[in-house]
Amino acid sequence: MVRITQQDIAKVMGVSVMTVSNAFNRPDQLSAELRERVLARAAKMGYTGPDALARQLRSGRTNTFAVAFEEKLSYAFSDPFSVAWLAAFSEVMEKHRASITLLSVPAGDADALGAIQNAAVDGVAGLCGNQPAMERARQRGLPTVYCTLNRRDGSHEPGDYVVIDDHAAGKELALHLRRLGHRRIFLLAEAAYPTQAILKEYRPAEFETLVDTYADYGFADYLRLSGMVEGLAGLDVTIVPAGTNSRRAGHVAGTLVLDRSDRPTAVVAMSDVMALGFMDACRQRGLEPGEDISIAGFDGLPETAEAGLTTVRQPVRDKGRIAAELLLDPTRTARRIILPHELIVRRSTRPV
Amino acid sequence: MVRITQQDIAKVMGVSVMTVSNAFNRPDQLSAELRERVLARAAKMGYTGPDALARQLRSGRTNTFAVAFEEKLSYAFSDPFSVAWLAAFSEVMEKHRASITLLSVPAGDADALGAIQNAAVDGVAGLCGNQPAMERARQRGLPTVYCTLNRRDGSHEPGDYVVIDDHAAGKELALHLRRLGHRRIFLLAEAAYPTQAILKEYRPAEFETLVDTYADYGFADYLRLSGMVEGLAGLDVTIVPAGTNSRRAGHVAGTLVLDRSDRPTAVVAMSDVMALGFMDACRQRGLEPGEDISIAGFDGLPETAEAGLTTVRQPVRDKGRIAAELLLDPTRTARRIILPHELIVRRSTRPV
DNA sequence: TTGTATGCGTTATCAG
DNA sequence: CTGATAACGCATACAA
Repeated sequence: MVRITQQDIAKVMGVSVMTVSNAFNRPDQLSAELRERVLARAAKMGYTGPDALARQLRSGRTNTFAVAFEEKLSYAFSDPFSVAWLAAFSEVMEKHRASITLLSVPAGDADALGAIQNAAVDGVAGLCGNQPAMERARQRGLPTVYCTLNRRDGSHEPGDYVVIDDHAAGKELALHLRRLGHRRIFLLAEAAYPTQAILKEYRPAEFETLVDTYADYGFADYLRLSGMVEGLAGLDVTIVPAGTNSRRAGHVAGTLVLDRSDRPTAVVAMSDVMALGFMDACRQRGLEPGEDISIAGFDGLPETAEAGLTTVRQPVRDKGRIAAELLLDPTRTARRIILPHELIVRRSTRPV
Repeated sequence: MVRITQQDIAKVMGVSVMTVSNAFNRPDQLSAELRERVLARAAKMGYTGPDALARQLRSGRTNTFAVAFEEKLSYAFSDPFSVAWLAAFSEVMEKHRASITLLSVPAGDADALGAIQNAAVDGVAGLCGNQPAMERARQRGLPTVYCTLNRRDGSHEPGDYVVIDDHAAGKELALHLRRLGHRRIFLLAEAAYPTQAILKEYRPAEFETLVDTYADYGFADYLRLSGMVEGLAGLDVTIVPAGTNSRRAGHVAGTLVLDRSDRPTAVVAMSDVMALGFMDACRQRGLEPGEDISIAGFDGLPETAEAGLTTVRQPVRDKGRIAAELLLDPTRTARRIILPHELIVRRSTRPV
């Protein structure tokens, strides 16, 4: 298949390349009659329109925005939080006739930086907190929007963001459990990095040290965790990286936590899906969440309502929508946005 | 922010642009020592790597593949069939380090053709059957893969495809109902086009005429429908475009179908989600699917099992996987693939 | 209203 | 191993 260009059409018609280009892009720059003739001739020659790649290089814009995930791409379609965020994000993009490309950017994967470098996009929204990847995008000069922050010092990543106050939210949840009288508590963390030890138990003090190991990428859900640790200060707290963020990971964590003699009275997962998986594990053992052990999650997914799971609701769809708006409108003023969250107490957490 | 180019680096270092380019792309083309120096200098100057757009224009490849949807993009994340397909598709793409961009290509939308024309991709997989859009991609010289065919004459669209034999599948389902003794049957079709009348009732004869109206785009699920009509020949058949493919559309169709005096004894939806929505409507009226009215769906989603819904299973994940493989390997031989399907009879369909 | 010259940033080719 | 030259296909700025 041979490639037809505007040059070819121009040559055949005896007009300049510019006239052909204008026929496609700026109807007002040439007579309607000539335009018609050019278009007709182009069609006859099998020319469907300006080449996307050339046009992009020339104009410097792609009209496409990337969404960066830390996990496998298939995760993007299966995790309820991710799906809700994407739906809101894509609605805005669609309204602006922009398209979206999905980028998998595993933490600790050098090739992932290549993917960011080679992405032909006008901006990147980070559904993950992969620092080096987002930073690379920024260095390329692309607008970036974080949807989660996870730096231990609370220092702001460069670039825009739309988040909730995860530290405060974590602390609220912690205080709720403290008030209920819980004194021995497990926290299920996400383990997002290949090198991360899974189902190993850490004390808050050791944990702070561990976090340093992942300082480059940011430790997933660090702010939530640190908020909880702060709220639970003085109590018997254990932190367990449970695996990737999934129902299955929560279920597996159940085997570690539930079958021991010194079982905690309360467990908090850093996400609802993990918490739901943990509840599955409970029921499998004939334990009733709320009755025999208290459980809380994080995110506020719709399915937590019927499960009776205590959780912190965050405005997922707003996050997605605003992230898109920030990328599309570089002039918008407020570019570091903290959305409200809400502690929702349900029957899965009860007094000891 | 000023843009650093390979030229700048070359000039500063007193080497040629080619040497800089080679330092990034072809380590074997220059001494390790020089390469190191170039890379170091580039980094110091804030150059992160070759510009994606320029590289794409030059090489003619983007390493990105498009998935075209007929519905709103948010649909892609909410419809179970679409999600399963995407998960399989993206797994393959990810393995090849390719990324995917999502394209919304509503039928009858002229701008949609612009979206296809401007997409910087190496190929297009059509999760929809939007003819003009896919045809445009093909004219651009892009590899295309259909995942559904919907031409009335059964003529093959140009381009590759990976499908099931929808006509045969529809007919099998029809014969199943016929054997059960059903004589008055409603078929719930998807209405994918904005201009399409919804909840209007058609007889098979009129329907064939209606289909012509949408001949350009192809009528959604036409083959399934025609297979059913064929299998139900001579019986009292009514076809109802019920709206976009969703649970809600099925539910709404329930109001039309269930509250009438001459209620059909069986209803078939062109997708499981519509069938499930229709079942919701039944229960709302105290009608028991299978007991008071027979219902069947199409696709074989996992959730049909617990719902006890009779359906035709199609290998969703295989479709997604193979579509990706076809796009990635243009030399692959068998490019028109028909996968097996399977009629699954459950308790939602019973003898009259 | 139409045309000309030029460059977007990179990489293939081929010569040194 | 290194470098000069020429595209890739289009659109901006400006001239006619």
